[in-house]
Amino acid sequence: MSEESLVSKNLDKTYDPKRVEQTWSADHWNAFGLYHAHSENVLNHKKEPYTILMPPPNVTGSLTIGHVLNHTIQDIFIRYNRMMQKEALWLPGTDHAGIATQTVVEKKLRKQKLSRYDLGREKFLDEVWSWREQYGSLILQQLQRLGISCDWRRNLFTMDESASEAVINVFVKLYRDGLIYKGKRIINWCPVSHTALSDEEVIMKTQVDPLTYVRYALADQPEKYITIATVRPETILADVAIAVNPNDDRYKALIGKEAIVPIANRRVPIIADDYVEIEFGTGALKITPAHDPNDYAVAQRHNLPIISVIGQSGEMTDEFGYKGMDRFDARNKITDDLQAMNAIEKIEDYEHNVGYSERAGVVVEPFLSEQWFVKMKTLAEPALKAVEDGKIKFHPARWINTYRHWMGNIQDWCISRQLWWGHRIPAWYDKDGNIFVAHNEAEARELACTDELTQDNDVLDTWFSSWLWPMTTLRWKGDGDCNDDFKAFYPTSTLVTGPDIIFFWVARMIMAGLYFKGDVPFRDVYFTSIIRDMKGRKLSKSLGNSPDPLAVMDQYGTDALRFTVIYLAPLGQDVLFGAEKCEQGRNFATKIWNAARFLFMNRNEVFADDEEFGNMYVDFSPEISALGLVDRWMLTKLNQMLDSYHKAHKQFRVNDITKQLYEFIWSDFCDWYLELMKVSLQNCAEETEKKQQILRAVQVFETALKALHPVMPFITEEIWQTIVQRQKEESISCAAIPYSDPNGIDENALETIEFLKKIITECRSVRSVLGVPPSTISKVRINAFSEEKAALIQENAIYIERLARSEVEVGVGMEKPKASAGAVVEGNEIYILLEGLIDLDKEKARLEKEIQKVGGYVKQLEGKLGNEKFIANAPKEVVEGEREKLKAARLNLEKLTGNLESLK
RNA sequence: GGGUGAUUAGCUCAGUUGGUUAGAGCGCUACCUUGACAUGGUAGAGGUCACUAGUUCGAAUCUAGUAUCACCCACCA
Repeated sequence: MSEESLVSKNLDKTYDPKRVEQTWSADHWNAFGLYHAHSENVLNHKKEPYTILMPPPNVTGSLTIGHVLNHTIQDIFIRYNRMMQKEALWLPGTDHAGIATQTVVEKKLRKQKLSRYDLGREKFLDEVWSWREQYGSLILQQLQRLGISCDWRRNLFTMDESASEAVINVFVKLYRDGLIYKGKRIINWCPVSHTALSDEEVIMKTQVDPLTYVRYALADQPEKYITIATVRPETILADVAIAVNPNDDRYKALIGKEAIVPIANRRVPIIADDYVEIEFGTGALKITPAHDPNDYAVAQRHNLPIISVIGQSGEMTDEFGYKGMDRFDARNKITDDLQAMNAIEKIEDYEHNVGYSERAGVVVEPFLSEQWFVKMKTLAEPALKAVEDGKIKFHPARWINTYRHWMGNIQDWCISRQLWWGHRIPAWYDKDGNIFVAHNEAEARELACTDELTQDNDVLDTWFSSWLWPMTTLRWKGDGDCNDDFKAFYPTSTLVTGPDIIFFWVARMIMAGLYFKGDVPFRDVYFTSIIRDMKGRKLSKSLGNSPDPLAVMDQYGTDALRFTVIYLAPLGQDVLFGAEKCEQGRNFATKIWNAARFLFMNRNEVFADDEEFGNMYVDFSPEISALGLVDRWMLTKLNQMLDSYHKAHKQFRVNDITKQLYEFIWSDFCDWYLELMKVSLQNCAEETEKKQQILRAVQVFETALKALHPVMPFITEEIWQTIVQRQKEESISCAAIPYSDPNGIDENALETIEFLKKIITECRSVRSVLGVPPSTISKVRINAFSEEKAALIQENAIYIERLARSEVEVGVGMEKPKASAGAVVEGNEIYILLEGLIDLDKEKARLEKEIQKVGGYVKQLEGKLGNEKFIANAPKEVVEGEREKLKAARLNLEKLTGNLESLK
């Protein structure tokens, strides 16, 4: 054995995930540019492209199990396709996360008793940039520990120059195309962040609030009144009308009259509008256009004035004595005051939905203001069509419904934010308030024919840059030019993301891709599972039920975490996750490690040195027909596994992939193949035969490792590197995973080994049930069903003898020994001779149980085959199959019964 | 109010086009430190596939309905 053999150095030790991860870290491979993609290879038609966009992680957050799942899936896709010899490109990046980042920095300032206004725009932005410098890449570093294989050279930040340029160009184009406009609207206002929000940034929560019935006296008959119901009594001060349904007989007489708003003592008209539901509440509705979008619409129709009583921080701004109070305090106070003046009829509990700001978690205030909007109808239509026509496929497909529904009811998108951190809106105003949208101030000046311009103070919604992500990551700048990367890698292949951002992001990227480049941004969208805790609750910081992935990686290993998360995540279902589940992944890794140790231990025994092995290994490619039975069986199993494996990949059934590999490696390879091999190795007289067996085993193992590599990159790399000496820059991550080879399938061998396995299992079972100690070697006599079977069993008796700890005697027409336990496998009777060891009652009980089981099965089959309709209607193969089954079962039953009889 | 999904072993979940004696992991029971592995091996116990009807020769699988749970969407104050 050569001194520097990696095998003896590494596989001698027990499995240590940390050491393995450090050896094959991202840093190691980055040095060789292993994950760099090259557009030339695609443009020269050398390789097919495969591109994935990383959904930019939130820079203000830290790594969660959700990230682990999402990025492991992406890494599996990209590694698989890289190994299938495509030009694989995974584009990483981060976005500036407008509100989230600004909030974090403002919070930090507040600790120093400063606000952003104290600093001013420029200094504040400096603060944010330096915060980002310090913390912005933290999450990417954490992701790197997962072993993800991105092309880090192409890392992009949404505020990088090229991306910013694209944002501005896109804004100007949409404005000039008439798809962006500025308008006065009721928008969702966050009283904490002091900014407008899009509809998607508002979370609706169901809650119970008091519904207050308030009396409004009629102006001409103060003793009479009209009662309205409201959950927001504080907005009474801003009432400008009472509305009733024109067809409501109760109120017809009042239409056109006036009522008096309590406290405000304002006379307001009673108007008729279809919008009012007769059935609901009292059928009369107060109209508060400044604080409710529906009321605003009513006010527009009826030319009503607009009165505002709530300010930007949610404080009252009225002239009736509540000024400066918080809106909720004012609500209570006004309720009390109304009560005192006997203006309240009753108060009921009322369950309704209230909008909360996604980031700040406070109740959103409907707020009348001037904002910028994108007209969505034009953009939505082709985007909907692309998905319905299958140009973009959703996995699972049911998300199309959700997508369709949203696209069909789409509202204009409010894109202006009253923040500082973000892309500033490229609009300038002259003294008279005329708007000039331009790529830069110089252009605006030209358009305006004046130098006295002020730029819009607002910035754009973060998603206004995110929706360009498929293009900006390829350094598209929003103009007509396309660079080589763009030509080679757009459209991208697969988007992996959570279904929670289907509207925020997925839908909008599709719109942008189609509108600006005339092509879809990606072909497939894989919606990941949502991770929950073991009780089914969402993971959240406040519940403290979110395991820290870094701690899990420390405890169980990264491969274990990756494997487990994928193993648990079927397509489109929620996943209940607890860190302890990673035991399964860790055990699997350990199993693989030990299998490798076993192989290399034998290798080192049989081969002179690494070199001899390496030379033989490279040239070793025997035909299946030249192999022994066990190897033919193994090869067949391997090819069957590869077949399902590639199919699972095609269908995006990621957890199927892990299940295939797990079963193959653990059950087929370790439990049976290696055990069988131990026997045949020991039985081999010739050295060359031994060598070939080991070469064969290593080859199968290597293929399995390659197939497993996308899921467990570290351990597979480590073992692969030790199989034969590799070059420094060589990696399993670029090795080719073979397709299933139809010539590598031998049904006969499959059948034979499965038959032998059954005999072995049956022997073990009998021994175990009868309490035969493992140390005892039992004598087994097999009365074979045919000469052919007898020969087969005789030929492979050695396996039965070793694996079932038995001595085998086989023939046709063998008699049942008196003191023996009996079992039947496919008509072959197995007698285990245990003179003096048999407990007659135990054996009887065992046989009776067995007979009952088989008897039930026979009955079931007889019933089926006795049904004429079944014979007439079922396909011939099925009927034939059932007949075979019955025949075999009857034979078994008969022989078992015979056995039982002989005991009596 | 509309939509989507779930319901299979004690627990967590697989089960692809209807034809299996319904599977896995964990847990449980018994035995085993046998030369890769006790983070292991062997054997075993454990299920009316939520319920009800229907389609079919045949249903965990298809259809309809019911129940429970979860999520998403929606401007009845």
